[in-house]
Amino acid sequence: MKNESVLTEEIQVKSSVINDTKKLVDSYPRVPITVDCVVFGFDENELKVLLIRSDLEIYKDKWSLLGDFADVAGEAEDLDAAAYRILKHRTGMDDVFLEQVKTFGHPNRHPGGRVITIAYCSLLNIKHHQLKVMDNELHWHSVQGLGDELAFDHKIIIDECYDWLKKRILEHPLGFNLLPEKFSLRELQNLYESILNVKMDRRNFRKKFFAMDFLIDTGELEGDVPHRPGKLYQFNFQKYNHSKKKWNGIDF
Amino acid sequence: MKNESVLTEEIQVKSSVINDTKKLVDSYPRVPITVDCVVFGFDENELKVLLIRSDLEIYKDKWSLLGDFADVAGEAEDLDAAAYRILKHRTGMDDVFLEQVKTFGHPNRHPGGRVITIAYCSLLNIKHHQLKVMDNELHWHSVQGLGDELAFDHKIIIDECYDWLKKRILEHPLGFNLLPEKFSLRELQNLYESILNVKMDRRNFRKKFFAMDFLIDTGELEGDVPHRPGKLYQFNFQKYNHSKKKWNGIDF
DNA sequence: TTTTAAAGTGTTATTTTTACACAATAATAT
DNA sequence: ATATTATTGTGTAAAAATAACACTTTAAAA
Repeated sequence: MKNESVLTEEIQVKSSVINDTKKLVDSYPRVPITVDCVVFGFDENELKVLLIRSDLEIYKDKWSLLGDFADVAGEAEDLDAAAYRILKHRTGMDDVFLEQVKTFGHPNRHPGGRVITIAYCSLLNIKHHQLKVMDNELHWHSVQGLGDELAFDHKIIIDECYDWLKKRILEHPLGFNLLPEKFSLRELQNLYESILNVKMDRRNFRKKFFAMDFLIDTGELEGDVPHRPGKLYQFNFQKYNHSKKKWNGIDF
Repeated sequence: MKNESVLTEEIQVKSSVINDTKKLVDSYPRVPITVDCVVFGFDENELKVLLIRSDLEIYKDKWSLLGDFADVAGEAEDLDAAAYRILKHRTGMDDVFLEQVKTFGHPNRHPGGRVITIAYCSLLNIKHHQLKVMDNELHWHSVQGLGDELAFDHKIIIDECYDWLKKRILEHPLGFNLLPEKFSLRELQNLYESILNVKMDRRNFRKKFFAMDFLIDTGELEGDVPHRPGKLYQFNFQKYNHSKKKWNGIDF
């Protein structure tokens, strides 16, 4: 067993080591970090992205992603947490998933000086998520044909996130987040066609999704259509989450 | 045409706007950014990762990734550039690709205070890249069974990069970076089997790679084997780079 | 009752994937 | 020279996944 003086010495050594480590880190250059949320939504058969009127005077006629600085000063906030906080603050939403996509750090990407931003991506059903009433500065923009009305390097960020989304939706059932709880197969197909920007065969599409065995027939029919209504289905998240094979890896 | 006073006014407005923007950015909390390079290599039929003895006293018996702070103070250095600089500095190598994988920012990931790190990944042929002679602190570790001899959160980072690599190598011909210029199909198959950690059928494997049409038969045979030698092939990067279909999306 | 527009449904051909076994060859040992 | 050894090189058939394709059914609206 060690005696007390040895213990004390060890502790002193350790704390001086930590001090050295802190000093080293203190010597590193520092930079502000922001998080930008690329929130995709689907409405009227079109993929949209949620933008906010830039709050910088310099970009006054431009739109920007939902972003803000990450609270890296306190020891409290994880990057993921920062993303959720910022999304909640900007839109009031707190029940969506967010995934980190990529970090952008071009030296001149921000007119106010060097700022590094981490892009997070989300996908949700526009109708299901009421935006904060106050914020009429928020707007859903069509993803197709998004041009130079964007501030910063946000066009580049959105493009990369859109590419990420197209890959992601083929290997994970994200698409169901975009639909009403109960949806027709036509709606589901429209969704995939819009996001992937392809046309698919109706019969083969149905075959594939039914083969996955994660769709529940609700027995209900869609209303408000001037023709034969389609059956409404639900996605069985329960079953999906506990299933081994997860997802067939759709590949159109 | 505008007269001079209007022009002057405009410029003044603009510069005050920029000043405001700078002030805003100045008010953001700042954090040091590091870049960590996860360099995978292949040798003796095993996937390895290049590690360096930690230069922090607190981690003196641990190994860590090749990392350093990014020069975010100057306006000069892009994140990608930082990754290349750091890799070059630590190993002397400057002819490998690096791709950004993910940013890690857990508040307590660094004992010296809050540091956010961006992980970059690379893949190379160990024999082709001599490490700096000075640096006997560098060591190729087997990726399998990497344990708690790692500093910081580097085990987590390596795990995520390894997952990334497994996906990446199926959709991109990275594997050829790991082989000698001329290689036998057995070597190629060993490579894929080691990285993906699966066994594959020899005939089907050959079929798949020949179908891709990017392998050139050099006419040579491998030497130094105590049995029938295999033919040596080269990967046709030229043809690959100009080809439309790129890669069959191998899927074992 | 008719019209309309989309829903629902099955089969066949094609392609891709998997499974599987034996002859040919160069090097080495005898 | 010959036999031995270890690995290369090769083809085919079954199974699974994908792609192509057209007519009948249905509810709502006219």
